[in-house]
Amino acid sequence: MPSSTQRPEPPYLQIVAEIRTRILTGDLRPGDRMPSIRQIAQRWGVAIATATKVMAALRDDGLVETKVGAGTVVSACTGQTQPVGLTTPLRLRRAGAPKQALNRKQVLRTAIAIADIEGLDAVSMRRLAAELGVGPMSLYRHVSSKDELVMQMTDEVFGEPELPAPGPEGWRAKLELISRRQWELCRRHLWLPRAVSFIRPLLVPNMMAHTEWTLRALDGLGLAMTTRIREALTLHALVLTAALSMANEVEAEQETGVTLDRWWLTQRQRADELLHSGRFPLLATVIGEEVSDVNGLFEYGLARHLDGFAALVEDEARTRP
Amino acid sequence: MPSSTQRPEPPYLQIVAEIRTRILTGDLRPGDRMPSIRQIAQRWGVAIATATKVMAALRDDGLVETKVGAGTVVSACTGQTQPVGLTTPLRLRRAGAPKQALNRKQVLRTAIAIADIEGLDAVSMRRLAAELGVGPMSLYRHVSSKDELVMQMTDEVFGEPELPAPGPEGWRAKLELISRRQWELCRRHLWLPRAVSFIRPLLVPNMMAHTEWTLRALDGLGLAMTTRIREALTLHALVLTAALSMANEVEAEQETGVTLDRWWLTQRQRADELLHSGRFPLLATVIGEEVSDVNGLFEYGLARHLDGFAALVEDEARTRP
DNA sequence: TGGACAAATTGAACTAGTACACTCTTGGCG
DNA sequence: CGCCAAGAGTGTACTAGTTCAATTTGTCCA
Repeated sequence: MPSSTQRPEPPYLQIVAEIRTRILTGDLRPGDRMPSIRQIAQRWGVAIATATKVMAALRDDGLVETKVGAGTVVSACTGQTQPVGLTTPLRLRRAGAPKQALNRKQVLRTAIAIADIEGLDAVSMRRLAAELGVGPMSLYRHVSSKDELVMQMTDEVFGEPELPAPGPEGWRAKLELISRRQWELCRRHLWLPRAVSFIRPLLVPNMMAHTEWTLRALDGLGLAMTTRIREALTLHALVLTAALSMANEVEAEQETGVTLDRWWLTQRQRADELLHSGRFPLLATVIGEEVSDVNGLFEYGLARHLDGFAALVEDEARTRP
Repeated sequence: MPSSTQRPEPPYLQIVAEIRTRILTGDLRPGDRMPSIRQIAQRWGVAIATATKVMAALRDDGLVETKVGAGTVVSACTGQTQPVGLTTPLRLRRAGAPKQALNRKQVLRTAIAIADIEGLDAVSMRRLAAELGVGPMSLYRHVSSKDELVMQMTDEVFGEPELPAPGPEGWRAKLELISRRQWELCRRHLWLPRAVSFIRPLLVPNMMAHTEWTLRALDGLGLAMTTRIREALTLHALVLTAALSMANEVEAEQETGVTLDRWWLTQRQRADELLHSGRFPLLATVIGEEVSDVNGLFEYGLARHLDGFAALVEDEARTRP
């Protein structure tokens, strides 16, 4: 269907007008994919260059946004009122959702949401992609592997708590503060400790920020840098392993409640048998009660360690005042 | 080759004698598979009933052990000395090895060997199976999943160090002893800390034995059981996280030396950039030197923690003497 | 006007872990 | 001798992570 060549208006403007109308009426909604340049050229029977001009005009109007290789989508803020029914949020996140430019932040947030609710194992590339309404392979544009995905999830999460600039008075209060912040984090994201045991800490900027904060908290105590680093790492370790216990606890509970795999059932039985076999008389008296108080475990480890560190600090102060 | 029928001795006793000789001379070694009843019948040209009597006689002698469906193997404790040449270890482990009932121990040892040399990731079911000369599925007769394999590997390894029955004098010496034993273990098996972060500690008997030992070491200090458990777990945590750092260190080194994946190269660069970006002035001054002294890290964490614990013990002794 | 090009995306295919069902071998029994 | 039950090993198939080679897209140049 060739455009009418009678009018003084050049053909590409006609096409622009037509598409603009479709956008403004809501026929094409924000986030929807535009027809590609080649499709326009073919559909309207014009040259590719003409179609290119159409695109350029629409882009200049701010109606659409274009990314090389990825296609062109209708901009989010075209100013027109939300047209015909159906709130957008409901339609996001599902397989049939409108094609929307995928960004890393979104990927990470979705992955974290899945991990929070269903555990880290539930975060498969395919599952994540389905949740975002894209093909599994598309994810590899944003993360180079699943390991990196986990790393970035960790980074994202470690960015959550804000660390007060000067912090409270005294090194002990400061160390307790950051430890508790991290503990909180692990509570919220049960997959975190396990993830941390995979990744290289050096590649997670926000984790480094925590370490840096801790190092600063140890400033002015007259300690060697080596000592300070060791202190920071040890503290970190205490939090994470208590958190790991917590994660195991919770996971075990959930399993008991839901799946009841015969495998896990067997394992539980074996564990019980072992406990009451007489090989572990001391262990047998406590398991199941005190152990499950992971919060207490965390506080205990922290207190002991800080006491020991306090002794070191005093020592240092005495020998080199 | 029919047996001489001249002698008054019934044929099945002759066969028994012959096989017994082969066992005693070491031609058939403990653990080796006996010929099956049918094989005996065919080879010696006798009826199956006769062969069955042979089996029964040998079984009664305690020379062999029989399991229905699984075949008959030479018993472990036949009392004879290790005979003729060729150390067994050399003949194990290869595809052409003599058909030997695959047992769990063997599977675990092979898996541990692979993990020690090439890392835990190299232990795939297929690889392990190939190493043992069996099909991948055969492994599932002995472990129900890869997770269980790792668990049992961990158990096996934790069984290595022997824990002295009374141990040295004083709680501190005892706690240091067991911590160092575990530290040694992690040094020998770099995959261990990562494996531990997966598994449920309660399902690993030999790990429980360590905990039990620690609990006993804390006997008589007047501490609540809760406290003792927490102490044991915390100590354990300190060892394992220091070991985890070590594993990461070593792994990073190996990667730099060998593969040099462009991915890891990129990651390294990014880490370096981050370090020197000015966001982490304190961290930047130390990374790469002190951090890599993981042994120092371990000793530091241990010392601090034990100091703190000592304070607690003293306190306890003062308030309730 | 048309074709070359780089970036983004995607589909087919490969390896791993694993479930299920099947075969093969074994000792035992009538 | 032949059948049986048990147990070891295997073949097929499905899901996950990942690679590689196309395919699509907007842009640029002759």
